[in-house]
Parts: sequence; structure tokens; C-alpha cells
Amino acid sequence: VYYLVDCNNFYVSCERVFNPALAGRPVVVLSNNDGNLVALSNEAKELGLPFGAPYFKVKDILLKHGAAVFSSNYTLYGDMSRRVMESLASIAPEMEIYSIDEAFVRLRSRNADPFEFGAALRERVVRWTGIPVTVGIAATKTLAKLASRLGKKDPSCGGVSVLADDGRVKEALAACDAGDIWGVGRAYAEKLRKNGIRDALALREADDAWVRRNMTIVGLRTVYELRGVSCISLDELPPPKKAIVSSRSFGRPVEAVSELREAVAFYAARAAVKLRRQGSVAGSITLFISTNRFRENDPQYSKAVTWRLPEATSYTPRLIECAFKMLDSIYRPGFRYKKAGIMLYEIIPAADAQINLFCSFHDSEKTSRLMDTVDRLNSSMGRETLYFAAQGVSREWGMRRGMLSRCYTTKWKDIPEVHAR
DNA sequence: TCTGGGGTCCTAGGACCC
DNA sequence: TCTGGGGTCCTAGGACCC
Repeated sequence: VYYLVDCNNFYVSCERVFNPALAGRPVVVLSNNDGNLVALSNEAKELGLPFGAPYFKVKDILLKHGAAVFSSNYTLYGDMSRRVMESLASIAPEMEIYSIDEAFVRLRSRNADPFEFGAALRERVVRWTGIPVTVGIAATKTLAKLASRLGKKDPSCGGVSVLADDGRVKEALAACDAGDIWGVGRAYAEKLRKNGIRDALALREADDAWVRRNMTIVGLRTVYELRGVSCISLDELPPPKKAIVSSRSFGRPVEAVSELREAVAFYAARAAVKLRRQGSVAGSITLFISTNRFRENDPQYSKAVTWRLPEATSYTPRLIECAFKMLDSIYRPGFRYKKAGIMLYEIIPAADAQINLFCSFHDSEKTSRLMDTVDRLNSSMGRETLYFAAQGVSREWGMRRGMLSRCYTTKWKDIPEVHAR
């Protein structure tokens, strides 16, 4: 039996844990740069605001209804996520962390009552973290996803939604658009509709050969999962990343190459940290820069370049040096740049890296110890305890986040104070 | 003025190898 | 008339997820 544990309006719930006055009010959390709505409380959803709406377009509605608005505080959400996952791990025999706010749990025991175990999972997370969750329970991951969706729509189920007997499964599938099934996106939903498959029950009963031909093996797996045949396994430990991306829009347009250099160094350094965290090195690096595509009357320029490194590395100074040269190769003056980013590819375990006979510089034990020391200082003493000067100090190009809450769980000076009288 | 940031997988077709 | 059989690697494009 699969259990999908899904946090309700996760980012909003994180804000509410430390700010109970937000209960019952419409609350939204914005994407980086205070760009779009990425999390909405139920009250905010009731105002008819769609996920992903640009903030500046819905600001007035939010203001009118007294909504609380937050910049995204990933330090807080990341730490709360860790707590939720640790709570689950304390009773889940097998578990996969699927995203920042979702985890799959599997229980093989035939003795356990699914509803009771689901309720236990839910109770533990709520009690230990204050984050409300919905648990969807079914025979496959895809059906568990559907179960949790239904659970969120039906407050009377108390946050635990079981989709067990086939009669109920059929009923639920018949009432569900095919496009709302996990694994069926916009394009496939449209294709299905054109072929007379509208609801998920019709998808489940679709012809295997047709599905295989039109939706590849991936689509066929989804169909099997709807039939109760488990095809998508539980991945208990995440596989190492094959690509690492670090990019951001700027808080304002950037024209000077000196500022772009800071940003590019900053992204390269972040990507390198992610790379080292999984014990890998990267063999190639991509840099892209672009202007603001929404400003149609501005001159537009966007360019990406990929270079192969002479030797795979995770050494930050080398990646920064490379990024600088790449920037010089594509930068053109006279444009208002809005975004830049670094991507790392050809990622392999550090121990497997091939040494280049013709390379004048090899990553030595010394450089890797240096990086290890920097990483450890930053993880124990706080982000950016040490960073490279090339990343810039004032970072005036940095992102806007004017409505940031405190880092209640990760910064000493932000810990909430409680006064008892 | 203002529009996010990460990722993965599959397939077809072409080039190449013995 | 009739032109083998078995592979790998790479790329672009398309799909999906949170």
C-alpha cells in the first residue's frame, strides 16, 4: 500500500506555524523576486486567484481583502521540510522524499489498517511540526496521488483519504479529468481529449497499444497504475543529479559587465556547492544571459554558451574563472539584462574523474581540502560565512524580497520569543 | 516598475563500429 | 529477383514533475 503525504499549502503553512495571527486570513507566498504567486491559502484560492499569477497584476485584489503577502523564505521552508520528513521517517518503514512538501511511504504489512496508519502519519507530522498534511492511500503511487487530491477537496475526511476497493476507484476516476492524473500534462490531456478520452476512467480503459504509441512507455505505466498495477517504484535514496542549475532573475535590469560578473560568479559558486554536496565533479558548464522578454519594446538579446572543462572539477575558483571567460565571449553592451544562470553537465563521481595529461592545473588534495573547509564552515556557522570576493559584496543586482519573514528555525536572532506573565 | 527556479525521462534518426 | 546482423553514441525535440 502506498501513502502519499502531502503538506497543505506548504509555504503558507510554514509562515502560519510561527505567526498564528495568519489563521483564517488569505495568505500568499511569492516566487523569487516577488514575481508570481506560488502558494495560496484556501482563503486566497477562494478569492479566485490562480496559482502562478504575477504579483503586480493581483496586488490590488490582495490588498482589498486584507491578504498577508510573503516573499519566499526558502531557508525556512527547507528547514521545515526537513522536520516533516524526519517526523515521517520516525514511523515509516520505507519512504521516498518526492519534493519539498511531499513524501511517499510504503507499508507492506497485511496486518496494518491503511486508514489507521495514514492517520498515525498525519498525526505525527501535525504534532511534531505544526504543518497540516493530507494522506492519500491506494495500491499505486498514481492512485495515492489521486486519493490525496480528493482528500484535500473533502474536509470531512479529516486529512486521510483511502482509495481501496475497485468500485470507489472507478467512481473517483470517472469524476476526474484525465489531465488531472499524475503524469498527464497539458499536451497529453489535449491529445486524449481529441481521441475521445476525457475522464480518467476512460484513460484506464484505453487500448494499450494506442497508449504505448501515443504516450510512450511512460504513459502506459500511468495507465497500468490506474488499473492498480504498481509500475512506479519507491526510490528511497535520491539518485545523484545529472545536471545542476543555478540561476536567478535580477532585482532590477543590469547593464554593467562588472555586475554581471558578480552574478555569474555567485551562480557558479552556488552550483559548485551543490556539486560537492553529492560528491561529484562536472565536465562541462553552460552560461546563459538574457534580457527581459516581457518588455517587448526593449532590444532583446539572449545567448547561451557551453564549454567543456579541460578536466572535470568541483573547484569553485576554476568554475568562476571559466564562467568569466564565457561571459566575455557572449556579453554585448547596451542591453538591459534581466537574468543569468550557470548549468553544470557531464556530472560524475569525483573519484571517477579522468586526469588530463595536457592540463596544466590539476585539482589537488589541497584544493579539495580547501573547498571542504569552506563548505563545512558555511554549513556550521551559517551561509556565506566565507565566500569568494568575485561574488560581490553589496550585490545590488540581487533579488527583491521586500516581504520576507524571519528564519525562525535557523537563525539565532530570529528565534521567536515567548513571554509568560 | 513589476512576470520563478529547479529537475527527469523517452524517442527517432543519423552516424559510426565490427 | 536477391545486398547481414548486431551494436553504441549523440542530438534535438517533446513530454512530464514540483
